[in-house]
Amino acid sequence: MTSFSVANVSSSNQKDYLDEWEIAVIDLFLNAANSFGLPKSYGQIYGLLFCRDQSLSMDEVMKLLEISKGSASQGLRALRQLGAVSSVFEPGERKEMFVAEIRLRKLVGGFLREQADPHLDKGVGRLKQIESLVNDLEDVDARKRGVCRHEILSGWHRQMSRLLPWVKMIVGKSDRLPQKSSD
Amino acid sequence: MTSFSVANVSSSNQKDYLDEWEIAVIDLFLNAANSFGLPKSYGQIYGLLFCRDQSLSMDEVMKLLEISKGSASQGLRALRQLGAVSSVFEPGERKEMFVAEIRLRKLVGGFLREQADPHLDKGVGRLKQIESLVNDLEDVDARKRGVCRHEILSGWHRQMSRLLPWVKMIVGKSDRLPQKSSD
DNA sequence: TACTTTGTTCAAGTTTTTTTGAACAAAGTG
DNA sequence: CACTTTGTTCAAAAAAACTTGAACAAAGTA
Repeated sequence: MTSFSVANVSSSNQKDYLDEWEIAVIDLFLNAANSFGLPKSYGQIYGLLFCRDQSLSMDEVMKLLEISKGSASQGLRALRQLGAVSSVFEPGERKEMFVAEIRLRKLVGGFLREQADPHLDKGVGRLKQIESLVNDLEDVDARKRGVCRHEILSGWHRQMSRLLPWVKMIVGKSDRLPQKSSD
Repeated sequence: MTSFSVANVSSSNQKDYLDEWEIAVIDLFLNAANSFGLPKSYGQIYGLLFCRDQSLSMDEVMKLLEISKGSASQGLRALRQLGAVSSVFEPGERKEMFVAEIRLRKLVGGFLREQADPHLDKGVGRLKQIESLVNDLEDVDARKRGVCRHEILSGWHRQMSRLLPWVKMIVGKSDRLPQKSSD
């Protein structure tokens, strides 16, 4: 033997199986994704990357989680869009490699930006539409009721808008936690 | 005529159709329910009750929204469980009548209590399970990585637990908005 | 008791969402 | 250029979520 102990030159030198605890973590994120209204596979992918110190390729994600190419491709894209994973190009690797973002502040921020903010924006338009429909009402009492409801909804909208910045603040505090185990 | 202007003695004396603005509001809540992970019909039901000054029976909800008995029954039950609607027994009415809770603080509080808190509670168990699996690891480096991940997750859990009370606080502030239009 | 009204349950049907995998595009390599 | 590797797309299949309505239970009435 010319070079000892260097198995698997072809594939990247990573574990090609999941530890039991990793399966548990992946399952945890699977459930979390579900309750945030995201596909299970997004949670699985994030969970896997979260567990690993080293970046993984799409191919490794597919094989470790036993999911299809389509799911892996779409899941990684969406997670990157959310800021939950980022891709890196390892030197001498042709594949795109992925790592999980583990700063809660970033995760929450990305989620709010992609999910909550668009809803609030759409809300503005909807409220305007309701307002104009209400103003078209002939009957005075009916209009009074409509105006009242529109005002309530506008108030809620305002409060929600005020809440989001606070959430980002509060979650951001004391993000100082153990970093990667190696490095 | 012995008594003037008292039509519809049999059914409760309510509008039996939806105004255009009410349809828009119902649609708004339909979409909102969706993005909170609740069935569309829950949003529709809440939206309808939100629009009305007077309490509605399950039967009226079914007819106005053109949804089935099953949906109406389950939706109203779930919304009451969430604290988003409450039932009242109008004097001389055998049916149970429903009204919407319009205080945002109550709505948010109920939602967090029913949806977020249970998740956080389950999280405690999951974290313990992960911790014990990690501690079973033989390899020192592998264990170090597992411990690190468990610590990160515990930190996130703690932060989320701290966040919820703040959300309830912030949303509660200045809930002083127009109440019912009549009364 | 027999009848009516009101409300619940749940298996089956419908709709929506998610996943799959084969075809395709893009880019590196010899 | 021909060939390989890597990644995307999207129509169809599978899975999950939601809704329906008929059967049932509970409670009031005559």
